Amino acid sequence: MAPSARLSRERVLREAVALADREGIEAVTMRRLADGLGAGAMSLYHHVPGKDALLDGMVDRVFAEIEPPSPNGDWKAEMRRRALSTREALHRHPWAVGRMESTKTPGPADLRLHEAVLRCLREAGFSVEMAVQAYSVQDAYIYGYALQERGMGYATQEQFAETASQRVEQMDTAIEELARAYPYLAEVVAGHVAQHGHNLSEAFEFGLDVILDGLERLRGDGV
Amino acid sequence: MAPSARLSRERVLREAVALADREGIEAVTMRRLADGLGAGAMSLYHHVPGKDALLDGMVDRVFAEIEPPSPNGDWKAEMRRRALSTREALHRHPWAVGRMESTKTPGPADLRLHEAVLRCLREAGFSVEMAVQAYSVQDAYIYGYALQERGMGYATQEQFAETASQRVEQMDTAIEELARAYPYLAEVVAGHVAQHGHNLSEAFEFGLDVILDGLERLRGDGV
DNA sequence: TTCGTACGTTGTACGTCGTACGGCGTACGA
DNA sequence: TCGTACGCCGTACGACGTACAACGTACGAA
Repeated sequence: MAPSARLSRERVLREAVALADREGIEAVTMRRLADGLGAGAMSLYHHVPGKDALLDGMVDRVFAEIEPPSPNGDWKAEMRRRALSTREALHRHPWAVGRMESTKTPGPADLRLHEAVLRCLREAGFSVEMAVQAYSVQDAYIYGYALQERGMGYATQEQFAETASQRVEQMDTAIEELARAYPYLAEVVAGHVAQHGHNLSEAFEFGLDVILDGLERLRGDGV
Repeated sequence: MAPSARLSRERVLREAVALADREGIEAVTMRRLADGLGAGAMSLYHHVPGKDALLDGMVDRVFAEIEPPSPNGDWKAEMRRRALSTREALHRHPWAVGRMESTKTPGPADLRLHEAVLRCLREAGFSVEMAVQAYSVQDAYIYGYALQERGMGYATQEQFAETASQRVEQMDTAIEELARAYPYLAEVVAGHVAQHGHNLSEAFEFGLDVILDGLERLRGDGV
């Protein structure tokens, strides 16, 4: 609407990311985005080839926010930092979660990060094959965890409990029969989650360390 | 088009899944789906509340294809089977990947599976907290891995290599300077992947075992 | 100063989407 | 036989991505 200066790819992408953060990815519409830039919808096409390329550009800006690991220093600590940094970036930009691992048209920031991670692992003594595996395991976990977090809407799993009860209820099962039909689910829902709310950062680091420790044991092995 | 019998929720969902498998999730349109059923678009609304509910129903059909773990038998073997079964289901229905871990409105098959997994873990000696953690770690990995696989388009990473080169090229960097700018990436791309093509099933099981073994060590511990 | 050219911008328009609404036929209990 | 309820669908509306052609304006050459 208001801030009409000269358009540019930079400005378009920045505004698009901000809009997606504010109102979700489905709010990022060519018309809507152009409005926010004080421009007409078609003007965007002179700075971005189309909607798909716009999304790609947005994703690469998220990649650029991720702290790459340094080749000097303990590989495990570096990988840990990279993982936490990635989670934080995905936390700031949840709309990016399903889009970052699509290897088609990787942006420059994506490439730089890949390079840094591979270098860190190789210099720590992993073979090429093992480095690829180690990278894949970590990323699968990180992005998968982010997927779960996004699905939970950043609340604890209390909402899940609520919805689950409702769901079970409308399956013409009484609410206290939840415990009869799904006793273990009920145990988790009632006992664990509702109380101390399942700290998400801790849970993430727990799984991360399981993986990192597992990889440590395999470093330098045959495989 | 052709097969016009009586419509039903069952038939609608089955056709929707088949259509998504055949031509991708973006082909699943109310009109397109109705055509395939030999019906008009608006007829679907008498068997499904709307597009969102349709997607939810499709996802729960995928959940129903996953083999739940049995409470009898080695927990690790059961979890392993469950994980492989999940990967296979996601492989058959790649469009489901980003949608299955959304805890909003879980379907009956989703609930049954959750129950079975939690039961298996609890009876193997995991505390409630540890069972939740263990579940979370596994699912994050499984879904994250599926995400990566989907992004690769089920080819090997050769395509990535190709696209990466192109990308680097159009960043006004000569093609053989790829190795200069991203030596470790080039090492992977040229050396490892192109040759024996990075067997995806093996890679999945590798990471899975890293996690499962890590969890084994933690079973029954304090935490 | 004038003018040709190139480029950023935009209004309009087309085809597609999800779906609200109201009318249509038909099967079935009274 | 007929009223009613329900499965079905044609039409229409607003929003989407974007092709296209017209418009303004900045700027180097004359």
